[in-house]
Amino acid sequence: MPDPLVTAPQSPARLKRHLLGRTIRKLDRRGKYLLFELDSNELLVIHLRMTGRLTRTQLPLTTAEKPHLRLMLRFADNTALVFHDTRRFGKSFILAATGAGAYWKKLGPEPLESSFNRKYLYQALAKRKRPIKSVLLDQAIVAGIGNIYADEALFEARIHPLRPAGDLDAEEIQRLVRSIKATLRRAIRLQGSSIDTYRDARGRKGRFQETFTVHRRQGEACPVCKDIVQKIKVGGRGTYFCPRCQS
DNA sequence: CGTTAGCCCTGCTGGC
DNA sequence: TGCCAGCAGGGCTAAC
Repeated sequence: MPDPLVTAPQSPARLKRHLLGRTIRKLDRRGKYLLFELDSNELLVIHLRMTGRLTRTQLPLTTAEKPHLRLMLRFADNTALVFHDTRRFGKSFILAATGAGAYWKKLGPEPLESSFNRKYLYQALAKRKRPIKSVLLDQAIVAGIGNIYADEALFEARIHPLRPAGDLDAEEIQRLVRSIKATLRRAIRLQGSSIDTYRDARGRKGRFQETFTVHRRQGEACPVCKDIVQKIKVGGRGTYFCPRCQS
């Protein structure tokens, strides 16, 4: 049975009941949510949060695969999709096809799609007083940017994380759109960031963390101007920036 | 409506 | 060297 915390607020039994005997018809993604489209027209939704890992494995599980196991989907060919999560922050739930549209409505556009452009971001930021860093992490503005990528994109765009979002001018917004897309594309090419436990579906580490410019580099020299990278808190999140490059 | 603070979790880090 | 408070963070809710 799944870990009740992972299925909450739904029960583990409910998740099992909706998955038993089903076929996964299609895989998709929306923001940070992974979508498994079932032949019942329902969606199994999984969010990995910080320490979640989703891997395909042969059964039976080895001893090494048992710790922190939160959810396991066993397939007819004796393989399984296993969800490991040390901090139990990850979530999984069943979404009815009829309710799916309403659920995803609260998410902003995909950052790598053309609908996320300077025109969109300009109107989305207008009159907002929150720090730009907090706005980039707001999934209703743009879906899928996490703490690492916000820091790296703001550095590349040379924008201070505390700048009130509505104060950015058109040129800065254009730089920001470009740096967000470039940062995410680069991170995807390097298969993500493995600071902690992240591994891809084949169990491999990402390499983007090896190329961080400012994130988690407080006290080190900025790769552009050699000034010292600073760490502050913005919206409760650790935030790293170069005080000289990012004004 | 816009915004912020607090909470959930647990393994690791940093400071003493 | 050993201990333990505090950090890490995405998204939700409550409160202002």
